[in-house]
Amino acid sequence: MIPVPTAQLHRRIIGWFDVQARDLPWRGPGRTPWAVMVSEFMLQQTPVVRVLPVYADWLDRWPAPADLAAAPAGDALRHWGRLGYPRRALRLHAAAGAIVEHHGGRVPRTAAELLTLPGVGTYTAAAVAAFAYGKRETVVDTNIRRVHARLLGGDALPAPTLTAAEMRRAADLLPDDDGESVKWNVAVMELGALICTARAPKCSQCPVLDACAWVAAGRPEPHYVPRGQAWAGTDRQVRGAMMGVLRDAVAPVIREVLVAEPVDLALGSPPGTVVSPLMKLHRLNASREQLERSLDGLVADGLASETPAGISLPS
DNA sequence: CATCCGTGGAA
DNA sequence: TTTCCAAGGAT
Repeated sequence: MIPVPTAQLHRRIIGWFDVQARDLPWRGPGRTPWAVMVSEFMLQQTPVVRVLPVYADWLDRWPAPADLAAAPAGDALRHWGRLGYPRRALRLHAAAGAIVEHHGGRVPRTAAELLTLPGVGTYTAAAVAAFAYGKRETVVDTNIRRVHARLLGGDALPAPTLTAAEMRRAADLLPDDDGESVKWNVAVMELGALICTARAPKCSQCPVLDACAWVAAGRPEPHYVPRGQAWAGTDRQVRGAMMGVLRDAVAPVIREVLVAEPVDLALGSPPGTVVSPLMKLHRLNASREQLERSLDGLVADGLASETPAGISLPS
């Protein structure tokens, strides 16, 4: 492997980005800080292609923080659609309220201020400060972590959780110039998203292939086995199914309808039997206990609201 | 610090 | 068909 100075890594990866970057709406010249912030919330753990249509609808509907803040939380959840992790919609709605309340309706400019907003952690705070305001921030997401782990660490994948050493390394790599640092952050992120992918990386198209420590080491296997995210039978699956019912409901849903244990339709149901809509939609095989627990969780998290009339999205 | 929190396309 | 995992955050 040929040792490559950091300045040359900057030039080569930014040069690659200038040619190969995707044309994404939140990168356009007309973007507002709010538009950047909305995109960052939606992109948390969610692929770009699924975000695009919801993003366009949201910005059209709520072009400024005050617009979203003036809407009911339930509308935010409803228009979040099937993006997943609906609590993000709730937090973005709450963040809009805080921006109106404490920041004059404008998205804060500093990472420290951004960090105080609900749903904004170290990554999102740095990303908004950098991409919306051009600030020099250490942006570290899963793509950047993977590129650094391979290019500099010689590992197939980064550690399961973000370490202080990784943050230090990322900070050391950051170009001194503000404008260059922003380009570097987004360029490394894009390289991780398009070339240095988790599975089947496209190394032949990599602008820094000859400088990659992982390739030089013969592409060793990961040190650990990523434990898969369980899904079938989990509360998350049940909560998701319930949210799907509530999003589409035109009136409050009676609790009993949501927590009724599924009935095997193939056996035929006695007259008057309550058939859970969850069973119809998802073939869930959940106990009444799990259904109750999941519904109570949704209410506790503010994703659903219960009145004598039934369960609905919050107002 | 490990776990929980949705969803669906691709391998 | 199952498995993997995608611009994280909160607890």
